[in-house]
Amino acid sequence: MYITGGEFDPAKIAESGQCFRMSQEGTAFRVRAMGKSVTVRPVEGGNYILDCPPEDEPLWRVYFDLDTDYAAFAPDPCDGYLCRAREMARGVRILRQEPFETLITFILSQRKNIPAIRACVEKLCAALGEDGSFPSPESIAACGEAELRALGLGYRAPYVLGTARMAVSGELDLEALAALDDGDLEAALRQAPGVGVKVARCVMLFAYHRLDAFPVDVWIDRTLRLRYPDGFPLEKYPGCAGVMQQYLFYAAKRGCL
DNA sequence: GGCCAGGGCAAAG
DNA sequence: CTTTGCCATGGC
Repeated sequence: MYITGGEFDPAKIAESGQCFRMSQEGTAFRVRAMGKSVTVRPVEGGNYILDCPPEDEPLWRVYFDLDTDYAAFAPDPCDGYLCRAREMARGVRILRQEPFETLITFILSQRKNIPAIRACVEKLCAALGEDGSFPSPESIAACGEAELRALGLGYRAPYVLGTARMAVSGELDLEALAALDDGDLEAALRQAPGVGVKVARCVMLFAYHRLDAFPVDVWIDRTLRLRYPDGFPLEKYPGCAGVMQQYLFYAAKRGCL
């Protein structure tokens, strides 16, 4: 499958901090998700080819959100900083990741940097996943807390365990949550242990594709205090505030505060 | 060794 | 409603 570059840049997506299982292999990138794998390799003219079985193409098209026009997500021209951040982050898209993986991953992301999250997720997959894929709710729920602590989860172990058990019991029906509006979805996710406002909004944005969700982590908080002391103008970006958040996050991580 | 990392939680003000 | 201390672990 051929993908036009510009508004699609796998290198930027890989370092955007929304996914943690996208690895660079030479000039190409490999993504594992949905129990499958795909390779994205650059071709002439800044464009890309997705290497996968033809029957999987629709799946990856959805995963990379390729049918959404990101050029339409334009910042207010008067906001010079946001415009610069957007140019810097051009090519980042909001992925449609699996809810369970996203939920667990962002629970264990708390007080970790991105390389540490990657390492932790890989460890979890190697220990509990089938054939290197992300572990099922059942395989995590079957663990003891000590077993998860041994994987380096630290104090997050009981959170991950409790959340997996809620998913298995049906107390937290991640499929059914897709029908809820943003407010109810956030509240439902927060019923899980280790899930506060920030993690809930990351899951809303990166799994349920709620583009209005605006997670505030330490980097965004820094940006807001420095650049938006009166608060970020969410009202200017109905339906895409989360995309702007991702641009701000990318710029901040690149040292552009 | 000190500091920080895509925070959550319970207790206290 | 907002603040505070604590929670494990690893990298720099």
